[in-house]
Amino acid sequence: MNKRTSYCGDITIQHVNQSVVLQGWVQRTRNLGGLIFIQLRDRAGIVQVVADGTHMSTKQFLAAESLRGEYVVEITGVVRPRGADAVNPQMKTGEIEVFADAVTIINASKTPPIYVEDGANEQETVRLKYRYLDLRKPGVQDVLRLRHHVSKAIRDSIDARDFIEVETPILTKSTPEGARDYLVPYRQKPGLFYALPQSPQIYKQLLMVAGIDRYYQLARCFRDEDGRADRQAEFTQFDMEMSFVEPKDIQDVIESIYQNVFKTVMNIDLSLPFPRLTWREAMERFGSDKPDLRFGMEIQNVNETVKDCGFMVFENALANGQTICAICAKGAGTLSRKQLDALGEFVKTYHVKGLAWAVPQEDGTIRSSFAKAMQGDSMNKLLHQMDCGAGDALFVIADKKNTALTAMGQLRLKLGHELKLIDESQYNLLWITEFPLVSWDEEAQRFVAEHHPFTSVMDEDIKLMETDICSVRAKAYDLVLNGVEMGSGSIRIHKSDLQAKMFETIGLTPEEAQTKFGFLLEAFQYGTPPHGGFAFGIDRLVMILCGADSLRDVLAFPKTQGGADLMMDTPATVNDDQLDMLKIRIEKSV
RNA sequence: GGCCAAGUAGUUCAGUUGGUUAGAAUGCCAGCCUGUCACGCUGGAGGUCGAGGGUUCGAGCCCCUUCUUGGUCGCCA
Repeated sequence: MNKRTSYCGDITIQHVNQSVVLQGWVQRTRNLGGLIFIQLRDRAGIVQVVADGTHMSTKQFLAAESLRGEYVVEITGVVRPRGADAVNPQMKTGEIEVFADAVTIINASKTPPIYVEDGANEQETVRLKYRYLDLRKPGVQDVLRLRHHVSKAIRDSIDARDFIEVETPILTKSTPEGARDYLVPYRQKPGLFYALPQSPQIYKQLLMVAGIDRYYQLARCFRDEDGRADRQAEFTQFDMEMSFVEPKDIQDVIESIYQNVFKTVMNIDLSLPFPRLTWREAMERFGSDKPDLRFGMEIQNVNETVKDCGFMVFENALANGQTICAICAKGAGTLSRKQLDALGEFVKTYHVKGLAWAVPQEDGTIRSSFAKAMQGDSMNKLLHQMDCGAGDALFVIADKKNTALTAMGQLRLKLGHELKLIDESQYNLLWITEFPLVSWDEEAQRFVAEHHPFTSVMDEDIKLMETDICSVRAKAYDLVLNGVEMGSGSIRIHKSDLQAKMFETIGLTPEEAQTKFGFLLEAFQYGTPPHGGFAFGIDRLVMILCGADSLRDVLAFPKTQGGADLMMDTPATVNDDQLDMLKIRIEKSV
């Protein structure tokens, strides 16, 4: 039986005169000679232990003197109140201390390479190499605890709606669309491979064929792509699927989950339903399919306003069927020429040719990169349309429609951050609906599914499938929180002929479709119910709820941008024997 | 794969125009200290300046290559 009676951080003034046994880590010691203060830490917090040389045996006191940071110790003692002038109001346990009768070293520690303390400022590489020490920091443990509460709130609300959790395989089949797969060689027949799932998509659809009706899973997913602050190679999704439903049914379930998570974890009441924006409207007003609506600065189309303005950049763009769009940044008129030029460089990273800007002055003149070229009152008409006055800045981009809108959307976000227009205390949730079914992939020279190739088509657009595939809208919807894509879902195709047609549209030959997805096409011939579902990233949700800037902060054992685990030092080489068994030979790089 | 930034004691950083023995804080080690709470005081140890090459009388600093980490574009159905 464990002798421990209490967690350090739980001891209060109520426990005075009680005998306690504590087991924890030494946070810090202050040795005053005959008196030693020991800050003892466990998962609940820190408490001050006092070792008094006149109260203990020499051996016990020598043990106390030898304590160093991160030693594991057991303290037997009595809780007592601190003197009035010795109370530490900074500490949760600052009103009391534990007067030690005995100090036992359970395990020593090397000098730790990082400070086990919130606010310590080590480089992330050091933190990740010694992640097990980093995880001792109270703030880091708080994140793991919050994450646990999020998972539990999700499970509680989905369970209340009679969903059942079904685990699907991690060793599965490589899929031709989408992200790069992680491959796993198959020992019994060298040359064959499993793939790790990018999502349980096909399994959950087959569970609908199987009549499970309501499925969910907290599913680990894998994508072999370069990392980002908000993208890890390995991540966790809440994944669900329902039969005999319309998009609204699925969205209702997701909204109620979010409502429960925000209420139980953050004590925030979300009002339902979340607003909805079509994909087209989101792109045209915010230049993004995941708009951040915590601030305005909406994009406007100015094609009509500048059509005969005399500025050849605009006129040529219009003649080539391109779009001219603008935003007005209120209060950005103080930007210097250098800063404005830097914004021009910024938008160029999004593949537009340049950025036109105009800053109306108090005296009626205009500081601008293009005003001189604008004839007549075209500049004034433009400023008037954009409601851009003295102290504001106008930005205009002319390019291919989606390119221009995307670049402008990125500029809007950047200005929103720099002008501090974003209320960080707000949680803004919305649905983006009516995504395009496919888009043209220039590099691959074929259509690719915008969502995934199992997504069904909006009923009124089915007739366009043969004539105008680019205009076909899917029964697909994304959930967006504060400008971050939380997840996406759709109503799926449930008829084998339409699914085959979809595979054909994205350039799979019937033979390829048969090899890759024959089992699915066959399954759809055995009475498949209409069905649909949704999946959202738990990591991203937790990241936003705890205000973290990176997914690495909300994973117990995160990987680097390149997918490495710095603690385990992996990816790593394997034995020749292992390779021989798999008939894999490594080409020596020249 | 492209672009940008960073890499100097255990840790966080400074290091001027290329110039003598690379510094500070903290941590660590030793000594003193009974009310500290970032305890204090005294002393000490601690460096492959990410790695390799080059320029130079001389390189932490300049040049080239490379590795690692981060940000970003591509990529991420």
